[in-house]
Amino acid sequence: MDAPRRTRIQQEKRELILEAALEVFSTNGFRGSTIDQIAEAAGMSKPNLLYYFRRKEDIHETLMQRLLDTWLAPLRELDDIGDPLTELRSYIRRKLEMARDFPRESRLFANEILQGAPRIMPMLEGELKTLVDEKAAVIKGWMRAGKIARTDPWHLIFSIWATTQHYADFDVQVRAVLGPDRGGDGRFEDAARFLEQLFIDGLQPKT
Amino acid sequence: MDAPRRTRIQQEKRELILEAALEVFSTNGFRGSTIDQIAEAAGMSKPNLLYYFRRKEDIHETLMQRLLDTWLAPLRELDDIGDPLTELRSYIRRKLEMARDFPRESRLFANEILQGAPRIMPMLEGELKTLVDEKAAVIKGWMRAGKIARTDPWHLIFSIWATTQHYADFDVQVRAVLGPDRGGDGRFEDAARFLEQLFIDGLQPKT
DNA sequence: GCAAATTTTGACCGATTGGACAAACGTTAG
DNA sequence: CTAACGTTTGTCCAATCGGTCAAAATTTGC
Repeated sequence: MDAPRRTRIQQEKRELILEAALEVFSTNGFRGSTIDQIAEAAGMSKPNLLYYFRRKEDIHETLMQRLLDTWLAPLRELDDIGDPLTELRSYIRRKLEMARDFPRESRLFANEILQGAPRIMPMLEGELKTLVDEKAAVIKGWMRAGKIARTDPWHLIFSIWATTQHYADFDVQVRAVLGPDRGGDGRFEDAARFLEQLFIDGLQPKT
Repeated sequence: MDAPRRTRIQQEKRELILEAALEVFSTNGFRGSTIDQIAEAAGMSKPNLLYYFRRKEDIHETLMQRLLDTWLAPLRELDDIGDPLTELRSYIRRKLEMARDFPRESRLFANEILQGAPRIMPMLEGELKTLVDEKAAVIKGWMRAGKIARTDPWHLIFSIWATTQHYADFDVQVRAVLGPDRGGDGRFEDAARFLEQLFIDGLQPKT
């Protein structure tokens, strides 16, 4: 599909730029970020950066394309034939781990959605909707089979997204509220325990 | 505290500007918004706008100060002496209503936090933390009294924030995924039913 | 009706923006 | 060594940015 990247240097430098751009875009948004900022973060001059990516939008687009694949991977893994509560538990855990390990990616995505998703709207209405509808059907099947409590699968997925991504997107607020004691590295384990109780206990099938 | 706003015109025009700025800031963020955009949205020239607010930051600051009061009002109303589950239910309902009725305010706040809360950090560590700690203590009291199930009050509050504000901040994604049928005006009632089941059923005291 | 105060505007400023370009520099294959 | 190719940089550009200012237009107090 893509023309092959020729030299080893191009591979490395493009990677370096994308890493720097992730940092800058995720904290300032697209319009709020400048090529100069990204170039400086990547340790190169602006014209040099523009040698690898012709336009600012190209960097953002490349970053977004890569992000979307890995971002939806956890939901894709939600398996029809697994044990329902185990599947949901590990989905929640995986999503929370992504919020912990890839907060910049989460914020990049949040920024894009907040601004009305101008660049990824087709993907939301296409690929994402298809995937969610498919997994909602799986969850509905579990409910019909009496394996988990009946509820709205779509809003269940939204809630899992919201609660887990909250720890990346609103990290500064979470840390400010928890304070230096409770807001340290342990906050993700506390969150994991809480979310498991909230969702898994709540989804225990009613006899 | 403030010097009194003199004329009727100043009152009206300042209000007009703040309304326009809310629209612009909430979708583009602070750095991504321009004075020209706000002026155009307010139907006046840039120098005219700058006659009412000397700097771009002044607009944002005024907007943010107003927001914070009303934004925390629902949590303030959480009453120690009320019935615990009723109190929490109406807190969730109120927060969801705010996401429905004031999505721009929610996005303005989200934008600020996403960018590291550079302008409201003291408020987060001060006023907000105090309020949350206070209400967390109230909730803990309910748990000790056996009125609701035991869990982490801070993360419970985070989850309520995350799930309700999600319907404002990620509105375009929610609507894209739900599609034209389920994504209409009824989505907030569906969300309300789901969240009540998730939180209130989940907090039912264990005998 | 008129003077004083307030409001609005057009023109302008220096700084920053995204991006172009050719020249200089480095690397590598023969 | 050298020619071809890949990389880097300094300089420059038009557009846009936040903000100023004096003059013009309007409103207000008497």
